[in-house]
Amino acid sequence: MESRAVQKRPITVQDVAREAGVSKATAARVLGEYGLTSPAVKEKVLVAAQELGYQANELARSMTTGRSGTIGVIVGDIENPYFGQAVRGISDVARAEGFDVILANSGEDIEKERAAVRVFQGKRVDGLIITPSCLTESQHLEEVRQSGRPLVLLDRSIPCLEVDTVVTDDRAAASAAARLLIEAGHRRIGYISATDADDPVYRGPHQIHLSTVLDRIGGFVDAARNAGIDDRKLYIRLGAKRSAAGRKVISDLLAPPERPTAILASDNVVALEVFKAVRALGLTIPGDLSLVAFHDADWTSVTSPPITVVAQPVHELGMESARALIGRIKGHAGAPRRVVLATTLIERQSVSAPAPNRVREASHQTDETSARAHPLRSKAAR
Amino acid sequence: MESRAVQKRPITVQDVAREAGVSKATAARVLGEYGLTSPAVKEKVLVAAQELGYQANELARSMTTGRSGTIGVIVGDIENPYFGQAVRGISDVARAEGFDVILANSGEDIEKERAAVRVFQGKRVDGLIITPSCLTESQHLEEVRQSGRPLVLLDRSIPCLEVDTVVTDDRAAASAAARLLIEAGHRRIGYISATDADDPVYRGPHQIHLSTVLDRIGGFVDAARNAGIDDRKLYIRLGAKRSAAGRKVISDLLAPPERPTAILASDNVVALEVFKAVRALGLTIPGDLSLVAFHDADWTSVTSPPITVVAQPVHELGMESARALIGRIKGHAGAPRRVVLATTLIERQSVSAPAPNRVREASHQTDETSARAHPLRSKAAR
DNA sequence: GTGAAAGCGCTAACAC
DNA sequence: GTGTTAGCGCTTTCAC
Repeated sequence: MESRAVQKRPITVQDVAREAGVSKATAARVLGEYGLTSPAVKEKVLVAAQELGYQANELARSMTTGRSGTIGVIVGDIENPYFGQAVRGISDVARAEGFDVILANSGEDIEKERAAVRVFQGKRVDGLIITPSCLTESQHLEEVRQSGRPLVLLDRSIPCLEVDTVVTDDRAAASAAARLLIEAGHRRIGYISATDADDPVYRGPHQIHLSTVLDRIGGFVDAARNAGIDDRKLYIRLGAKRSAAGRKVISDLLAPPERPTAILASDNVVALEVFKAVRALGLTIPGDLSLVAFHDADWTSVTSPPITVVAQPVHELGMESARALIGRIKGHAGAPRRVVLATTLIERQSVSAPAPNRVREASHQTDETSARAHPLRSKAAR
Repeated sequence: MESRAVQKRPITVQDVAREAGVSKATAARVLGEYGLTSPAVKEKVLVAAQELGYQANELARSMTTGRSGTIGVIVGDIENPYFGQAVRGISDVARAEGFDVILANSGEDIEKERAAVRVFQGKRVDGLIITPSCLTESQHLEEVRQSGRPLVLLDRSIPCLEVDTVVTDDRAAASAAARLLIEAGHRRIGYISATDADDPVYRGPHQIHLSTVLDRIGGFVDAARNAGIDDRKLYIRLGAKRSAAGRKVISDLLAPPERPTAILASDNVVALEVFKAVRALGLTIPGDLSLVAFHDADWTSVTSPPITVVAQPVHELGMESARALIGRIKGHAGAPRRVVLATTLIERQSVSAPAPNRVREASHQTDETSARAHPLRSKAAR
């Protein structure tokens, strides 16, 4: 029955001490690299440890020290390369600073996020980096904060939670993207987000539970207003994630003749689905529909046409968050800091002027759109 | 200076016991859900715990039990969605079985892999799932095995390491892909791998340190042999990863007129770079170059042309590995199992017959290629 | 059923 | 410098 290797009892400090002929405390000092020991003794202990194959029990170690040398990271979607890059950024600086990184995936599910936080707290990580999956349900994070364990929010902020936060300037990014579309001549523009919501058509901020989405819609609407486009004429859709329902949101928006002439997609997955929907409908980009997408994934440069994107400094996002966290772990005090990184608009070939005749052809019930095609008032962008 | 919240000392079993008016042991029994307690006492303790906000110290818990309820996963490249999907698969079954998952990234670096193994061993994870980054340097994994801690290899195998292994049938996949190319009429076919190597041109198995690469090259060469193509006429290149050097490997192969007419790419990143190189050289797919790639990433269906791919059941790969691991953790004995999952060839539009005249034009030194265009013997694929 | 006491492997005080 | 002695918070005998 015993087909597995013998489970030799792990070697402990005690074992090494005995082998080296010193006290447990002395062996512990050299093995744990603290306190003072004479070179001769150190040598003896090290040799003994080597021979016995001693491996420290980190559990016991962090139990007594309270530190674990580990930072916990919780991301929304491990399958999304966006987060993969951020994690790389975190790992790079963490490793350089001597910290290990352990990761958990919330799948954008607040319940799983809570569980992950609990696990990491239980493991006594030295600090946490989290992309919170919900703006409002942050009690568990507030508790982390109160426990004194350093915590930094990555990619998304939670206004009522006073902790270090590292985000990109989503509002400005969305504004710039919308402006690009508007300047190309578009008036019927849409924003499609992957974020969960009760209703696929956007009716107000109460539907949204992610700061990034709020900011982007804000920036998008701002730009439209400044161009004199009525808010109610904007095509804002939610819930366009990787699923049948998500695809339906997109095709429902794009199928009717009175569809928008330009789309801003909240991420790559959405952009991809837009691409597929456009093809399925027999339309073309940018002829029938102009497209700008968030996140400069590798492949966006290789489609036909290549996609104009909002490039986010996601690796830096990760690095900055790790830097902030490690700073706190090392004891930096002071008010919570908020770092906002700028994005870049990379223009490729998925944006052109709208086809004017098409608009007319299809406008049996959208005449007023063109009737409203004059700027109203300019409102300063917040 | 004290700007952070007060670090209240965490509530312990002792605290709860006192509050509930019972002994430490009794409180521990209900809090740890073991042993027997009367309903009345249980209730009292639970209430006290609730009021005090008791959170178990998992460190202490797993120190005494030896179990942590956690499985450690080490992947080669967290930025690669391939691994992201596998991790999802692992997480899904782990969660269902009541295990937490913690993740580390080796970056395909054996040194980082060793460090990650050490961290996880130190944290006393109940088991490990690893995509080993090196076929030969497996001492640290052998040590894990000997320690008796369950270990399963994911995606790649290590022949001399007798542990459960879950992989795809890379040999058959590469063979099938090569055959597709050959049947389309190609004789000058190439395999481009991202794997690290001392020399970008493949000279023999000794250069390779990943079982997948070995298997794929094996299957590729087999198919070629069966079609009567001389091994030495194969264009096999290594080290084509995301870097300047990697890109050079590809363009060096594709630039000269005597380039291959068809390529099998080891993954998406390589396929992407091939795409870019082809475009930069003013060539077209599949007109000038046919392309098949490993991994059915979302975006491969949206390029022009859509890419023919070898689809790997990577989510299942993750699930199977987690199932195997958890089985071992629960005590299943028996010889190491090897599960091999089949792949699917998804034909899209990146493969066509080679342009015959082009071959001739460029064939001042490759005439013999066409001279050999008759099948020799058929050799069973392993 | 419940309580008292003995560890788990390590670090941290405190003597010598 | 080195050894002795307490714990860290929990689980686990073993009595009662």
